[in-house]
Amino acid sequence: MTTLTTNLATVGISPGGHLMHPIVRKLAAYGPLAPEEQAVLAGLGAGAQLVEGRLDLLSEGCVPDSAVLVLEGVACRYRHRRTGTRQITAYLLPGDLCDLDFVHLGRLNHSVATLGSCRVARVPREVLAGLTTQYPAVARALRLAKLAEEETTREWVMNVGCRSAIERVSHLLCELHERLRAVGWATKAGYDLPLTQQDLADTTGLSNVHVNRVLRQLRLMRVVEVGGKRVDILNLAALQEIAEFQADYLRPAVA
Amino acid sequence: MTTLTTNLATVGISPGGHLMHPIVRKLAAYGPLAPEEQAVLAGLGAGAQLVEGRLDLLSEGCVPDSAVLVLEGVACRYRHRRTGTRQITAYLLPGDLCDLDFVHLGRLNHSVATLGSCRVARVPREVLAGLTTQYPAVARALRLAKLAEEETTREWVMNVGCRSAIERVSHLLCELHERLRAVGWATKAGYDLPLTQQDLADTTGLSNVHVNRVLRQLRLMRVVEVGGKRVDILNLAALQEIAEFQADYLRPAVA
DNA sequence: ATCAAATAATAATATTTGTTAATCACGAAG
DNA sequence: CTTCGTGATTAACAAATATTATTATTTGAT
Repeated sequence: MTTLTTNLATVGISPGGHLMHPIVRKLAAYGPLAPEEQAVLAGLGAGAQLVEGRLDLLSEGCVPDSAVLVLEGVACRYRHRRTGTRQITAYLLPGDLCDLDFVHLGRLNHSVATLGSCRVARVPREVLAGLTTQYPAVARALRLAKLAEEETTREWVMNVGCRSAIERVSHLLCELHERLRAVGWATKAGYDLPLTQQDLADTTGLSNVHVNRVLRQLRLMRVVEVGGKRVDILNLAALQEIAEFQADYLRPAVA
Repeated sequence: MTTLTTNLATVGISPGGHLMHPIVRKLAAYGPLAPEEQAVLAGLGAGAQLVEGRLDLLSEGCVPDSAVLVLEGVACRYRHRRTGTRQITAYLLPGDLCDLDFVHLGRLNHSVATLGSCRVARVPREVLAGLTTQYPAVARALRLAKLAEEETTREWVMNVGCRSAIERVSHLLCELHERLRAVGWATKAGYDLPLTQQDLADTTGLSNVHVNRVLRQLRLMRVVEVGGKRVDILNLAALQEIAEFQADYLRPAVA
């Protein structure tokens, strides 16, 4: 929690201001939101709870009746194989709502868990439904956010499917940088990232040992330093170059 | 085209019957559709055109004003890297509508192309919009189909992220079998598949040579024979076992 | 402050997969 | 019927990455 408040300070947002609500910040990028809409969105985080790291928020097989809104920290979707290996299929960052639609589903076929400690709020499906019917601009923004999420998953298929180890890791670091920056949790210099190398391995489809090798290489190249729950970007252009990073998939253009 | 009509015969569906319209067949799985709804859906395929293989239907960078409905054949979404390698991120099979939502987007950041020759129809965004507002059951089915598509993309992340070569290929073959069976284009014994080994490689993140090795191994194991634009399944249980295939991600349960 | 546990770092080795190249099979075009 | 081009097949070799093991370092708990 010390870390969390420290972060708030470093991004220069005074507690209490609307912009500190990451979901408002995120959705406003898709089009203007009326003050009332901003207030309602901010209100979703009202009953937020602090959750420690490595805890399931939703478990495979459950039938969730509410979505999860992340306000601070990093969470993820993941699944285990019978062999024990874990694959992370998405990160949930501040402002991310997981999931707009899975309330239609029966049993969940993957789990959602915190990685580092998080501040999260539960949003009952009725609340979400009421919100979207009452505020078309919000509904539209959520739809676009979901599109971005889909694009992101496709980008991940690209990443694990046809990039080398160093490219994969670099791409992931670029994506996290861009997404965190959009909600005020990263600067050009870097961002806090409470992941282990094993988490990065489970995300990129590499072994933890090889992730370590890649991170060392990136450090020696003076591109980025990852460690101590922190990502320090030394040369963003180089990092993006290695990753062939094109940020456009994160922000669907408005038609 | 000879192949296409032959196939129609082999699945035992008389031309002209409603069930021959794969989108009706697919969406009906998500809940009952009134005859009128079925007719309207079937009507979407009215102006369908035959398109030869390896042709772009939508190109990266374009701003599509209509969705693409596949009636016969296999198409895909893909993207190229600067290095020239291609990653296929989704298959579009008969009954698949690509894409319900990308009409919201500006420029497309991936391409859609036929693999084998296809019969496809264009569905203008207004038609699609009218359909969903007028027929809630159709809108709901399309939403569930989209959910299945998202689950599928996540499953692909799993596949390339944490499965071995033989597991990846097997899983892909299982998925195609299941999806094609749902629309009447596969039997327990197998299905037609107009892909090259390079296409399979671009899907699974392997080299074409290694795909060949894996297919040989599966053949020698008497599990499945892939060749001549055809997949013959010799031992479905074994194939699914190798792939750890769980079909549930393809059919979101109704809440 | 100390200890225990988790994470990170590194090396040595094994395995998987990619690359290159050569040959083979087959269908399409003339 | 022949030719040509594409895709399939195979082998030999190279590269990338995994595995195992050991030691350091950090973190968290008492």
